[in-house]
Amino acid sequence: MNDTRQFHLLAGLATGRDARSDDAIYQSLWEAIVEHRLSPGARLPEDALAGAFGVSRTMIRRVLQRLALEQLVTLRTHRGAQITSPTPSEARDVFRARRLLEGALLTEVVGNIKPADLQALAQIADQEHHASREQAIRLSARFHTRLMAMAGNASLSEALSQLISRTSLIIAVYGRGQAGCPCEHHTLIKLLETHDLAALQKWMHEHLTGIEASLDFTASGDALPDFEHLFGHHREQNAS
Amino acid sequence: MNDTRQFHLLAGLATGRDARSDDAIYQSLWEAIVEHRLSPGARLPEDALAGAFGVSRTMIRRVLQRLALEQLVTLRTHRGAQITSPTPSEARDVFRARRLLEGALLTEVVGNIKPADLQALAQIADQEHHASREQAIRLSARFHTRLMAMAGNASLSEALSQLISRTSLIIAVYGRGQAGCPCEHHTLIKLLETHDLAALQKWMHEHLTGIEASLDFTASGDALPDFEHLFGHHREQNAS
DNA sequence: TGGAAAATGCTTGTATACAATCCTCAAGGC
DNA sequence: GCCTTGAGGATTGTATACAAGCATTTTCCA
Repeated sequence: MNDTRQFHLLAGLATGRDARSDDAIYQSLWEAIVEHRLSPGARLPEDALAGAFGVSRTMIRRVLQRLALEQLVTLRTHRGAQITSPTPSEARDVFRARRLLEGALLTEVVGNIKPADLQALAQIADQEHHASREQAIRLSARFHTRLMAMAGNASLSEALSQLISRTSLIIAVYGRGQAGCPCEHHTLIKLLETHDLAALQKWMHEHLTGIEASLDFTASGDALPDFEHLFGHHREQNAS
Repeated sequence: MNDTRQFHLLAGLATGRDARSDDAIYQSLWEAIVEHRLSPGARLPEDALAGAFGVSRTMIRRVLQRLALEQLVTLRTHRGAQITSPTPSEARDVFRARRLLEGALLTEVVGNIKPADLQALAQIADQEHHASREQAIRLSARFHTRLMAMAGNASLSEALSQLISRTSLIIAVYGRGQAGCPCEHHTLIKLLETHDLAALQKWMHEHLTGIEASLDFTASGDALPDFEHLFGHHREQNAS
C-alpha cells in the first residue's frame, strides 16, 4: 500500500521543502517521538518514510540507525524499525541514572550560572505553560537538556539528553493521565537564583522521583504479555 | 590507488572469513582504534575498508556512522572519515565525567559484588600483565567497562563505556610514554573484597586523576595548528 | 470445518551506478 | 619566482536495482 500519508504530518514540520537533509529528518522524527505523536510500538516502514520526506530509503536508514543507537527506535533484522517500548527494568535504570547524573551535575551548574542561561530556561518554562500537552513534553525535555548544558561538560550533556529523550518514551508507555510539571520548573529557576546547591539537589531528586512514582508499571508495556507470570502455575502443576 | 593492503591487518583480526557482518567489522575497527593501531588523524577511505573486509561501501558507511556517533571517528561531509583527535577541552570533559560517573557508580557496585565478577576482573588484570603494550590498553578499557557493568545499570554502563573508549584516543594523542596501570587494577580488586566504599572511591579518583596528570596537553594534538593563537597579534596590529 | 503447508506479496539487506564535491597538481599570468 | 586558476583524478553522497527473508493468505487434505 506504501502508506505515505500516515507520515505526512512529520514531513510538514520542518522547512517545508520536499527533499531534506538527514539532520532535518532526524529532528522531525525525534520531535514526533518525544511529543508522543509516534507511540511506542509504532512501525516505521522505510518506504513510507522515504515517500513522506521525499528522499530515498538510504537516508531514512541512516536516520533510523541513529535513532536506534539512541534507543528511541528498535531495529530488528528483516523486521524493520519501530518505536522502542522501554521495559520496566529499563525505565527504572533511566530514572536511577538521571537522579545520579542530574544531581551530580547540579554541583557544576551552580558555579556556572549566567543571566542568559536563566533567561533561556525561563523562556522554555513559559512556553510550557502555553503549549499543548504534546509540545509540553518536548519542552520539558528541552528544559532539562538546557539546564544540564550549563554544567559545561559536552560529554555528559549528550549522554544525559539521550536519557531525557528516553524518559519521554517511558512516560508514553507507563504514564497515567497527568502530564509533566510546568510550574515545578519555575520553582527550579527561583532556586537557581539563590545558588543553594543542597536545595537544588533535593528539588531535583524529588522531581525525578515524583515522575517515576506517577508511573504504572503493572500495565503490560510490551507487545506480548508475560505468559510465564500469567499461566506459570499450570506448568508447576504438570511438572510436579 | 585503492590501498586495500593498509587495512588487511584489521580484516585478519576477527573470524577469518571474507565477508563479515557489520557488527564484526565494528568490533575489528573498535579494537584497532582502542589499541592505537589506528592513530588519531588517520584517514579511513571507504573503498579501502570495503576491500579489506570484503564487503561493499554500504556496510562500511554504517559502521563509520556508528563510530562517529560514539565520537571515535570524525565524519566530515565530502571529506571522509578519520580517527578523532580529541581536543584538550574534550579530554578534560571526559576525565571529569569519568571521575563523576565511576565514583558514583562504585556505590552501587559494592552492594552487588558477586564472586564471578571478581574472578572476571582478576582474569582481565592478569591478561594485562602478559599482554603487549597495545593490547594492555584495550584490556584496561575492558577492565573498567566490566567493573562498571557490576552496577547493574545498562543505561549508565553504555554511556560510560563510550567515555572509556574515548580515553584511549586521548592517551594516543596526549600520552607520554608510560602506559596504563596494570598493577593498580589488582589493587582495586583487593579493595573490592573489603567492601570499603570510601577507599574504593578514593582509589578511583586518584587513579583517573593520575592518568590525566600524566598527559601533556602542550603538544598540538590537532591536525591544523591554532593559527589564531600563533599569529593573532598580527591581526591586532593591523586592526588597531 | 479446522489445521497445516505452500505460495505470493511486502519489507528489508546489500551491492552498485551515477552525480556532486573536494583535493592535487600543473599551467599561465603578474 | 610566487600566486592564482583551471583541469583531472579520487572520494564521498544519493538513488536505485536486485536478492533475501518474513508475514499473510490461500489452498489442500483430513
